[in-house]
Amino acid sequence: MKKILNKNLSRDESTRKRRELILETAIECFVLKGFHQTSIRDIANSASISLGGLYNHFDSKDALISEIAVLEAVELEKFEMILAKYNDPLVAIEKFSSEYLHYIQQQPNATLTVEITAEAIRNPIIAEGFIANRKKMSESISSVLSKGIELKQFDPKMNTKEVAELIIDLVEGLGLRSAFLGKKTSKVSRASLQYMIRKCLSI
Amino acid sequence: MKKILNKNLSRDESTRKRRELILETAIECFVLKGFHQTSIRDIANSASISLGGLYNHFDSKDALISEIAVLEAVELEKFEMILAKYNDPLVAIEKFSSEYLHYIQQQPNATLTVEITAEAIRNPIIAEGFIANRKKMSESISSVLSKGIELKQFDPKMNTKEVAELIIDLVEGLGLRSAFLGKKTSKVSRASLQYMIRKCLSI
DNA sequence: AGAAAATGAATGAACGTACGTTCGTTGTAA
DNA sequence: TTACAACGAACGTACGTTCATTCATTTTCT
Repeated sequence: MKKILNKNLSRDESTRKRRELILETAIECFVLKGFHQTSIRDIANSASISLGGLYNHFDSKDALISEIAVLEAVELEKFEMILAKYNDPLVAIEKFSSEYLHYIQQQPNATLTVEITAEAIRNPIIAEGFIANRKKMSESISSVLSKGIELKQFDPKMNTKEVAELIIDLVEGLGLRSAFLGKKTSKVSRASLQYMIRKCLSI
Repeated sequence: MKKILNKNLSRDESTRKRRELILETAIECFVLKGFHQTSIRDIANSASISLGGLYNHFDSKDALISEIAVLEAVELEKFEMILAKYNDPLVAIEKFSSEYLHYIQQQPNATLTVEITAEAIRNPIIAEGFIANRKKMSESISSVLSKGIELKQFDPKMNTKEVAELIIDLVEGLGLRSAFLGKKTSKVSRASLQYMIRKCLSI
């Protein structure tokens, strides 16, 4: 017989909520100031929790950073779904690239991506998740490209693995660039991206 | 234990040399540990100069970082030269991309690029140089593309400005990626890059 | 059921360290 | 004599983390 006679939430639930709040707040701080310019005190204050209290939820600052990096990597999994959702290879590639572009061009996502990339250079744990996810994404694209070749829609001379990576580079490059300049991508930019992708895939 | 300075050098010269040594050492430290994880003491020790002595050459840590960012931006100017050196537009683009790739795939350059990018998000002075240089580079490429179109070698339907940016994205993406994985770019990767560029330019 | 015990989240003072920067001094080239 | 690079101790601050303590909730025992 479980009594939930507290203010709506059980202890477990409220702890989980608290933890999540800290994570979200930490992301905000990190986007605003960067990993190493953000102090634990910054996060604790922003999340309205005490300094010591934060350590009940996370072992260390590094643990917090790592968890956020993993969280961000998980975010990217949804773009693989998109690739599988469309039967036509060209449509799949174009949907993927426009969706991924939309994601990465948003300033918080772009900032966090750069921040995590810089961190991954020195932190193997972060690098691991980073590389693994990138690999999954490029493999998904690669298999769509192979399918397109089989269907005689794409140029059979391409190396699907390499071209898959290069397509990701294109989208990320455009997205990060426009986030960096503080603008959304223009219609012209998006059209040029699609032009370039379509052109290099075509027979 | 006093440092014996080179007696063949005038004071001005030896001061200039000293300053340069600090800059080079600082770059090494920053590549190794990152801007914000590197302390002034790290740099001073590595450069074998005292803490106070370093401040005779640089006003602050930020000034040091800024100067290095500018130095790195200047490095990129040589790639514009390459574009002007070749009459054939396609050759120019391909030479540029292979040279720039060779540069950016080297681990120190790649690391510093990412580090500076992350810094530029919050430091307007760094962002300024970063953006200005990128603009110059893409304008150089763009004009080569225009020339190629005039000569009926390239597809006139492309937006030269946008495609120029995307070409840089491709090269940087591949270069950073392989530096990040700790390998040099493979022949296959480089071939795919050239394949992709040539294909999307062709009529 | 209620009393007692255990659990663990919240707190902020405290600790030790490391940081960027300043400063008075010293030695040497101009 | 002057000017200035080199020096390292010293300063004030800020950091990540620990700790004893408090208190509300949950579990165990009667």
